[in-house]
Amino acid sequence: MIERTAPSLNLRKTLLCGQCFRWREIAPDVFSGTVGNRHLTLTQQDLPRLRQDPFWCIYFDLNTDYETLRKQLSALHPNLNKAAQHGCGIHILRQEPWETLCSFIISQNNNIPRIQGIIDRLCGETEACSPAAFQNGPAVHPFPQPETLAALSETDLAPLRCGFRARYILDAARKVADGNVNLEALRTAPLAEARAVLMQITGVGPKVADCTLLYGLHRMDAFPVDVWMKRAMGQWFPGVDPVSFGSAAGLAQQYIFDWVRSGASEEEIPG
DNA sequence: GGCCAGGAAGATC
DNA sequence: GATCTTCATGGC
Repeated sequence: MIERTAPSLNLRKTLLCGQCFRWREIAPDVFSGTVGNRHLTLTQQDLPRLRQDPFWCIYFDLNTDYETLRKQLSALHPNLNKAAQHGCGIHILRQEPWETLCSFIISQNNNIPRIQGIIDRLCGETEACSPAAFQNGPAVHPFPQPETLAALSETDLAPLRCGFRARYILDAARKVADGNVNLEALRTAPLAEARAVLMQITGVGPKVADCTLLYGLHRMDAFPVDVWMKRAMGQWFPGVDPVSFGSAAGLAQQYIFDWVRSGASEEEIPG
C-alpha cells in the first residue's frame, strides 16, 4: 500500500485564486484566514493532519475526488486539458452562503486587494481590539450576520468605502434576514430557479448569482456565462457546449478563469 | 447600448 | 510624480 503523500489540494492556488477573500499569505507558504468563528494558520504540510478535523475537512472539500473530475474535464477539449493542468490543485471551498453572496456583491467591478479591504472593514478587522480580546490570542472577527447588517443604513456602511455597493449589501441582508431569500433552500433547487431567486436581490446579476451558487452553495453545476466567458469559450473551446461539462461545470470555469488570469497567452487561442 | 456608480493598483508617460 | 486604464458588474 502506497501512502498518499501529495494531497490533491494546493493551498496557494485554492486560497488565492479569487474564490475567497479572507485568506492571506502572511509569510512564504504560510496562510492565515478566518472561517465562521474559527481562525486558522497553516502550511501545505498541515493538510494531511487537517483530514482528521471534520470542520476543515468539509471546508477544504478534502473528500471530493478532484483528480477524477480533472481527468473527466481534461478529456473534453485540448484547451480545457491545458486549463485543468494549470488549475491542478484547486479545490472549490465550501464557504458559507451568506458570506459568499455578500463578498461577490462587493466584488463587482472591483479588484481583489480592494475587495479584501472592504471585507476586512466589514468584519471589523481594522477596529482597535480591546485588551481582553487578546487574552486568548488574537480576536476572531466573524463575518457579520445578515440580521446585523439588515438593521443598518447606507450611512452606517460609509466607513467601508464600498461605494455604490452599499445599497446592494443592505438589500441582500434584508432579503436574507426576513426570509424572502432562503439561501439553504438553493442547495437543492433547480439551477434556473436558484438563479432567479438570487437575482431578486438588487445588485445581483447572473455572474454574482452563479458565483454565489458555486462558491457558497457548492453548486458545481453553476457556470457563470457572462459575455467575457462566452467569448473565451467560443474562441478557445469551439464547438464545446458548457452543458457537456455537466456537474463539474463550475470547476471547469474556475480552471479556465485561473488559466486566463495567469496570462494564458493569446497565441494559444486557436484560429 | 451607453453611461455611471468608489477607489485602488498597475501601466504609461 | 501625474495621468490614464482596468476591474469575473449591474441598473437605469
